[in-house]
Amino acid sequence: MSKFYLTTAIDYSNGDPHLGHALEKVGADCIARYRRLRGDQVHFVMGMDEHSHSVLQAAAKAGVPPQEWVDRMASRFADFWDRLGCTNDDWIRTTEARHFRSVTELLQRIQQLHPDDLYVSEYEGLYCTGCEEFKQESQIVDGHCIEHPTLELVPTRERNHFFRLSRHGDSILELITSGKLRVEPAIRRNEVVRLIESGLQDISVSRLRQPWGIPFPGDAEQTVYVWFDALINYVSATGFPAPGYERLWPAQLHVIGKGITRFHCVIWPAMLLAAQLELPKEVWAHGYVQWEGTKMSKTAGTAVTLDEAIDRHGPDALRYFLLREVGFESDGNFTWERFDERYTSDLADGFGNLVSRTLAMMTKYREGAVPADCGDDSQLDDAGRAALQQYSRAMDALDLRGGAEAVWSLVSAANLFVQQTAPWSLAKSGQAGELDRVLGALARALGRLAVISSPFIPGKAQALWQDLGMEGNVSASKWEAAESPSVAGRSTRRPSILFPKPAVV
RNA sequence: GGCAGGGUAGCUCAGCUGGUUAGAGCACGGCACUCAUAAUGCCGGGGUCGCGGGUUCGAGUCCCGCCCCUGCUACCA
Repeated sequence: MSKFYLTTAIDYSNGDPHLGHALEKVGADCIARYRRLRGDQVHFVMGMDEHSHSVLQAAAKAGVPPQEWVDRMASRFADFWDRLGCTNDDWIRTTEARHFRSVTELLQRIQQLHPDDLYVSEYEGLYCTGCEEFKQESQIVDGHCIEHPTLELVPTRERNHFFRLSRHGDSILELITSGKLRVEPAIRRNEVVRLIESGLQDISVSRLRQPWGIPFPGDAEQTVYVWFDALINYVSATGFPAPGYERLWPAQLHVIGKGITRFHCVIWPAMLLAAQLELPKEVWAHGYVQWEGTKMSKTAGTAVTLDEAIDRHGPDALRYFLLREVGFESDGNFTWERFDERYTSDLADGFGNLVSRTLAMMTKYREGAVPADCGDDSQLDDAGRAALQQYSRAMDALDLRGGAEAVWSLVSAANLFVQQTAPWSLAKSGQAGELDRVLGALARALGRLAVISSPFIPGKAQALWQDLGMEGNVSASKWEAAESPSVAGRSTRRPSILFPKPAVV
């Protein structure tokens, strides 16, 4: 049994969560559930990023104190993740005392172990009084901020603490190219490698007189820059610096969005090297959810709310659609039309109807008792074992779409099996032995399906599990339950409709 | 501008180091069956594989050029 410490990006507390956040959380949860199934000791952490100026602004706009604001946001986010069935073991927030302690300690370690990695310098830039932040060249047009073209940019110098990122490029490049730090998918790895090869600049890691943040150790005037602060949450959640944090650290996997690859694959490893802590084993950067084929901007985010998406067909259906259709690798599209199509064909007519017809026959022909002692050598069992192989190969590689495809390949195989064996004919002609074999094979297929579909549709998988007469929670099952489902002799019940079809869609 | 990835049936995508009539799922049309949420199974229509050259006995599959899309391009969770 091996340890599997898994994290998602912590979310920024300045607005409601949307489909993009949901994809990441659901994807990570699917991985967590799969690893548990394989017997790993999973520790799954999600949380909130609650510092920085824009949080203050959002709080001010809402007319509440910042702490009250972030408390409110944190519970909103957590509530959504709970509704979507996320099974995180911890919930870290950067305003927590444990995180303050951890950030302070990590910086002090760098100060002690590599004092040269931190130095004070002047940061020079053009400051926009409208945005209240420094602007990069790309954000400036005709000498003015894109957002506030009527305001003059103010050349400003600020004394800051800098981190000597430039010193760590070679080491990180070596770690990534040697595979000690895996960056996936490959397109993300290429980007990072190119970035490092082109040379790294030092970065400022503190801000002057920003009240909403963590004090920089040894300099009361400065607070830790929000990025530096936020990344450290991954070790804070392990209990660092208290003894025993190594039971969790290093992380096996950081799940993030593709937009923040650089921070996780360059800056974060450098910070850890400087503090002489171990590095995470892998970073997976997923793509974005597009809405009707276009970028889901914050302003256009009103097009669909997470509430609507969950209410449409329930949380399991949304999980399934995000992971199967949108995908966890490149960008994917979300439309109501496709969502409805997937729901109807894959979930209602495919998975749901298979369960319905199978359990109905079990009730009708065998009074709900799964035939015992009928072996496991049917054609459908072969298909089941092949599906398991395809499934585990995909899931091990974090190919969640491929995993879902494997599950549904077994759904198809089972539907075909029913058609070919025609249990109703066997019943009519009184071939009891053959009917037993067929129904037994179908019950085993449903058992396998309940187990391997549970990372995707945990709620419905559990309903199926119970309808099959199995005890306990399917999500607590181990892999053996999929390899050799112990369904023989169980009392099934006439199923509820797993995925009801709306009267009119 | 530079770098990277991609453009294959209406939609989402497979097509490893080039090899007979280019595939899957969904959607669409017909047939079969009746256990089932009028579900399922079978058959079928449908593609100049972005465009133009080239290499080769033979190219979505390799080379060159062009067009279009997406991402990264440093302090945007």
